[in-house]
Amino acid sequence: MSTILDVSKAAGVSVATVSRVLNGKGQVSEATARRVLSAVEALAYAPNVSARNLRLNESRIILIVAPNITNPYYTHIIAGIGKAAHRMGYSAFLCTTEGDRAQTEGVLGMLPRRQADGAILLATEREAPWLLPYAEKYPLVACSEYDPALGVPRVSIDNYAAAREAMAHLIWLGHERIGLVSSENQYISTRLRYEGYRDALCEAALPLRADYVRLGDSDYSFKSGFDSAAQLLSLPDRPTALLCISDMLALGAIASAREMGLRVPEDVTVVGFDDVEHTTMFHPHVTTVAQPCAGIGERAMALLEGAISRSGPPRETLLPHRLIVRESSAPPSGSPGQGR
Amino acid sequence: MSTILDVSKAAGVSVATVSRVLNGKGQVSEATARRVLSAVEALAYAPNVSARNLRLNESRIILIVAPNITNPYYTHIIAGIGKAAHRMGYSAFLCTTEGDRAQTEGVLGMLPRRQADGAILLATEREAPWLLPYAEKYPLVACSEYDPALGVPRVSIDNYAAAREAMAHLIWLGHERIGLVSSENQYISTRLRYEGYRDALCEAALPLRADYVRLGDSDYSFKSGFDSAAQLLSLPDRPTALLCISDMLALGAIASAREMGLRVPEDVTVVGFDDVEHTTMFHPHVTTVAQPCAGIGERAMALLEGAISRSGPPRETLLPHRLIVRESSAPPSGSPGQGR
DNA sequence: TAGATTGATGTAAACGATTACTGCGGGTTG
DNA sequence: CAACCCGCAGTAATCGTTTACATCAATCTA
Repeated sequence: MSTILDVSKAAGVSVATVSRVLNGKGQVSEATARRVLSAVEALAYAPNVSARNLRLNESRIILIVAPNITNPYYTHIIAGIGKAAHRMGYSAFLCTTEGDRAQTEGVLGMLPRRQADGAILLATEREAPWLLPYAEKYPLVACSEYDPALGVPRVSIDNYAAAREAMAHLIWLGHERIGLVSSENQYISTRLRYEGYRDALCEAALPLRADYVRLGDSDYSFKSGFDSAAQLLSLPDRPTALLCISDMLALGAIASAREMGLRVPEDVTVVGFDDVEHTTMFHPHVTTVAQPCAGIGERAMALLEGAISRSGPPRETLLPHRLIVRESSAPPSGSPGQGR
Repeated sequence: MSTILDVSKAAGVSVATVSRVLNGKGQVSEATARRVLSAVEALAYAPNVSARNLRLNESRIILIVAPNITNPYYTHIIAGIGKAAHRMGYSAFLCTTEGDRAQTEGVLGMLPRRQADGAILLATEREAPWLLPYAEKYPLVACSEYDPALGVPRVSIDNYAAAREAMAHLIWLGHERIGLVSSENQYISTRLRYEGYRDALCEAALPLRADYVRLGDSDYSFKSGFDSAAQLLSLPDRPTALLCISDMLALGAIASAREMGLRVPEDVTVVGFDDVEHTTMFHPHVTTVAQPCAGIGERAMALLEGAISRSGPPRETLLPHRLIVRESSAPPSGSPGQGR
């Protein structure tokens, strides 16, 4: 393994000159630069990153802290972050935590050890005061979910508006008994979507019924959606539409309805959130609120870069969502229907 | 940010002693150790990893080089690697390459720069001579796919035997016209599964028909399975069964059959590979060859650890697969049927 | 009691890069 | 012609660890 000293000897110059050539800083004559470059080539020299990092006190690595990578929603955001990071000369270190605090802290330990310059948190809970010490000392960005009290830059869609929009669609179709397939997790999006659901009902003068709201497992699993829908659809006056706060839940809900002999959308309308690929794999294709995942990821990285180098004031960014009407939503049966 | 020197001063000892306490090497009296530890606590000291890496000439980081993280097959292997890596005191750096050679080389560049100690390659092509220089210089392990000429440790299932087993199932059910939904990629598993398909047909005295074999896109996309199946199922004497070399392809094939008005398994049997979650999300649940993904990942990490520290001879490991018969396979219609 | 052993600790030299200084020729300027 | 500037390149300090070696006191051995 050759070092910068080997290169300098081979090129007949000092290490300073080699460094200058390689980093394009300072003045170096063209002839010298050529000699250095060919020595680098000949020795297959690659700079030792540890040494550089030690000297510069940076790592050019950013952390992506995600609960898992099985939900395609996360993977798309991660892809967006990775792309932007690469463009900015950073490497992205992906860590999965299973939503576990200890694991998250383990990962964030890379920050004080100067193993990473900053972190993007993909799913922090609505109240996570234990993150405060990190938020105060290191560049952090919250992606999709956040704790408002943390005061870190964040990027997400307008979850309240998105939920209201999805509800507007259902109400416009003529649905009056609308169930909410949610989760017992502590994400702020869950809360905001609930509020959107509640306020939309209220504004349409429809009752908010506690038995129409189900909180499944804390992750957005297919099974959770399946079970919640099973419960809701076996109510005596079952909902004619289900608003699911994630596509995975919606898919589970559809499977569940099927299992109960109900047709989607003829007997039950199902609407999801996120627009992951699976929504169009099987019929009925799922009506859903699309999130610009890649864009969210890229923006998060941009915010982090800002926090690392300029450390301006934390900024909140809202990206646009979009309701995509597909096959799983229709007017309730027996209604005149307002078409689709 | 405090350093080991700060700690040593606070504890009234030398840096050597602090280091010894922290690494548990050498002799240190209990009393001194306590003083050091409380100083560490008080200063919230965390060792600078760059400095340590520079000194020790290692990074305790391993690379996971995967084409993408959207296929759950990969994510499960990755999870297995991550788990084992953590247990061994390594961090796993996940990189996606989209199967692109330039991107892969970009990632592997972390090896000469001493940014990583070794790499696990998740999907190398059957012939990848350009990897040889890396294989010669750095600890590499091939996972699932490999180039036999590279001479690196590898772990996978016995793809040939697995394909034959799936075929045996189909033939036993009574199928005589069996199509292969494959991919034009250059993975060795694709080749081996094809050979298993071919030899099984041959042994059962069934013809090997070129028009029954379709190579879709180089990735295992849903769409690719959809299109391939559409082609196969519109042949005049269409296959009664489709062997798909990935579950995603199988799901696409099932969707495609449905679209054509064919019932699965009554009109067409479909068998997949991998056993990803999606196989049981919708009916018919997919008959598939399960791979021990997490186990493959863990074993890969174990092999890599061996290559990094002991550098013994490269070893090949085969892990057991298992055929899981579900709803998507049945005897061909019009056959007496041998049950399931 | 001299010499050897052992335990506990300190000193200082690496590891490989970056970069603030410094030095040196040669051209410009008043 | 002296003073200055500028382009180019070298010297050496520095980043924070680890660890071989040195030191020294206390204990043991013959």
